[in-house]
Amino acid sequence: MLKPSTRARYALRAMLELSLHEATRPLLLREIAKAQCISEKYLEQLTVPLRCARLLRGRRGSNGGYELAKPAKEIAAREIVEAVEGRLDLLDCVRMPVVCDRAPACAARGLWGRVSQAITAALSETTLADLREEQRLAEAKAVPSYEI
Amino acid sequence: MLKPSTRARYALRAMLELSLHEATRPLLLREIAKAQCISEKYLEQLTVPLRCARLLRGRRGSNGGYELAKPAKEIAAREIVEAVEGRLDLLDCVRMPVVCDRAPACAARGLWGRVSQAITAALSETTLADLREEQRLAEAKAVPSYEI
DNA sequence: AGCATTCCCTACCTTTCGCATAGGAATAAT
DNA sequence: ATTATTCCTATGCGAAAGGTAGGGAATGCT
Repeated sequence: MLKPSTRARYALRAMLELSLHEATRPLLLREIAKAQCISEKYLEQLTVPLRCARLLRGRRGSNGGYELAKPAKEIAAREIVEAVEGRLDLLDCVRMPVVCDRAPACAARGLWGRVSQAITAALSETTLADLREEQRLAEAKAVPSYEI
Repeated sequence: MLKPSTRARYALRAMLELSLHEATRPLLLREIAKAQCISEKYLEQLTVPLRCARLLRGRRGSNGGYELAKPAKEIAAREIVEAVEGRLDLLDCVRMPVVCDRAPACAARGLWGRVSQAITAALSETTLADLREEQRLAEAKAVPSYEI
């Protein structure tokens, strides 16, 4: 329960990978998938909603590939997750009380609403640029440079 | 994605129902299920983990039923959800980095960890007593008293 | 003691959905 | 034209969620 789907996780990692190579040539789907250990064909499907959300841009043909549609700094994790997963409201009744008869007087609904907001807030606070920085720091720590 | 399971939602509502009748006779499973529109047999299964977690107590035989194992004020929503769903960590790698090779240097993991914490915090802040109060307020608002 | 009532336990079934694979059409560069 | 790439749609599979069923064990009442 409450586990984020592979869609959300893969999409986030793919976008993170792109942010690591921002401002170079477009990355091939193949390269992204390999770097992040994701099935190429599966990842391909995730590009559809990401493009629709104007977070990702693809170029076809030779010298093609994918690139971020806007600067990493301007892309919040929330946008990525919402693009591939839809609204972040945990339950329909949170946004549309109509769907449940009990909704008008359901304290549980209020609680789930607060949880939804906590999640949304956490995902809104972090941008791809933040993640990129964390990633670089972590890599430097995990694999200390052996060059003198 | 990220949708809480019926286990978590039903368990919460059942416990809420019990808290609304705290300090009266034990409630029958049948009564709880009917009041909250939950399948009786399905709800019955949820009582197992709730009893194991010492949140719920059942009495068999005539005049039997269920009651809260401790005061509503001392039961956090988090305890209920964890009882029926296990740990709240969104991903195994958050708690046990070992399960993923990429974990030591994975910025995405850090983000999911923060989201996990946000959820846990939101669920820890609210007790059954809080929910009970919200419930009563909501009911009073939704169904204004027609008696003079 | 006997009986009704209720919780307790375990197995099973059904459906849904996450996850992934496959194959081809469109587009761009050389 | 050929090659390399993204784009699009359909389909399959397996696991897990969600729900059902039936009988056993304890308790209280008469």
